[in-house]
Amino acid sequence: EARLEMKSLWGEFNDLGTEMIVTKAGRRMFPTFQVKVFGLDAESDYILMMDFVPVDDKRYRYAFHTSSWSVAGKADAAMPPRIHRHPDSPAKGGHWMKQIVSFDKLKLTNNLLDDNGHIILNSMHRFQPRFHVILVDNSADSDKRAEENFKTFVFEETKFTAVTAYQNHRITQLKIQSNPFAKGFRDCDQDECAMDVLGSYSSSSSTIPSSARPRSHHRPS
Amino acid sequence: EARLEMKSLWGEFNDLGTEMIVTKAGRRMFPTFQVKVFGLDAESDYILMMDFVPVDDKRYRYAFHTSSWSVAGKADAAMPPRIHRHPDSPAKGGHWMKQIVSFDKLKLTNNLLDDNGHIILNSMHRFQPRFHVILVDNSADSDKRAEENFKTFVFEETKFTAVTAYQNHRITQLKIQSNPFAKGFRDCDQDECAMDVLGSYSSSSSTIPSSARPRSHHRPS
DNA sequence: TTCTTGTCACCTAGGTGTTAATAT
DNA sequence: ATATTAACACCTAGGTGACAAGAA
Repeated sequence: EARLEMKSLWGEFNDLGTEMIVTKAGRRMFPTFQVKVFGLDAESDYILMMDFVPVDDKRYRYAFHTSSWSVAGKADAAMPPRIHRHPDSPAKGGHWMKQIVSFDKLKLTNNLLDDNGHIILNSMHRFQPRFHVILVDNSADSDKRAEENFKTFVFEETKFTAVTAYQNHRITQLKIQSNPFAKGFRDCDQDECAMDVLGSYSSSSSTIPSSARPRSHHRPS
Repeated sequence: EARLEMKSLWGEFNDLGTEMIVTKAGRRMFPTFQVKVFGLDAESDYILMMDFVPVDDKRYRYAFHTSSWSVAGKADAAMPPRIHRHPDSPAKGGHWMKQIVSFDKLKLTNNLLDDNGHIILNSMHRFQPRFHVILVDNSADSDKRAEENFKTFVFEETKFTAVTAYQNHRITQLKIQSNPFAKGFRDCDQDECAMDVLGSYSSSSSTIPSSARPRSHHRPS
């Protein structure tokens, strides 16, 4: 009834230990959480939303010399829980099913006082995104069906560690290789410039040959 | 119950004879059609939409030597009529009233075969934008109230001539001065660079002094 | 002639990781 | 030491009128 998009990309990140940046102003997730939904009633209204639950009660630390995460103690005080409602909500089942549902407006922050409605997360803690589909039921006895009208989907491969700066260098490289907005940091020395991981997430059609494009601030010589 | 935003800017354009570009791919309007709505029921659903009706049955021509429009004959065959539904529709009255409703996604085209849902208009013809507010009424006898549930607003100062290229140079200059996206064509020779007409439509905060900014392709020497 | 089309430099708007400085 | 912040160059994505070439 809900299928995660970009599943193989999520899998690549998850194998390395996904990290998501949190900033004061709010940072989007990459990969973006996107799903295809099925089996809704085309004519009924649904609200689609996401939230994030702690994977455990621990705080983590990254050891650069061993390139690995380890437990650094008990979790810090939980952040005020927030829910991200997909901006199209409420909308008919037909609307949700006719195309991929993308949560690309969702942003993560570490700012306790955030008033932009972003998701607040503790840095150096692990989280599991959850996806909820709620049927809007205005009938008198709707409370009787509260259970069946509320469905939650969890995709294990989307769990991640919130960070203020990337820890695992291989995560950084995979982000650079697969996120179109990080194209400026790519190594394009080999011919034809490295394509996006797994084919084409960006519809890039740069006319400029990679050899002609100068690079400056990255890759210290 | 509906107030046109940027009324004075619309007035300036209208005094000169507003022109709107139509292209094959679709072109936004400038000024953007924006309204503030009042008096809706906060809890009811409404659909907001726009359409465009011919001002008359004439085709026009612009005489550059006299800087004036004249009738060039009877109107060409009418374009297939289209309606632009505001993308937030349907939404509660509370949603529509809490902020300015902006039709900035609306695009005008002269392509008869357009399949992007854009508004199709005949170039060199005059049009009057209309704004409609429809109450979503699911009751059994809703047809009895069809009249009162459907309200149309017309703002005379938003009428315009569709063109494929600007005719009146003063329209071009006013567009350049007031549209943030045309900033590259502004004359900024006098000190502090000309501000946007009527104050601040763009929240521009260019740090670069105008004198240091080169201009190349426009203003042939 | 008159009107339309496609390409272009120049913008707005905002999403990237980097880096140096700062905080804890 | 470790973690966070803010400024920055470099991107994507797309909205401007100018201009030259083409069409009617």
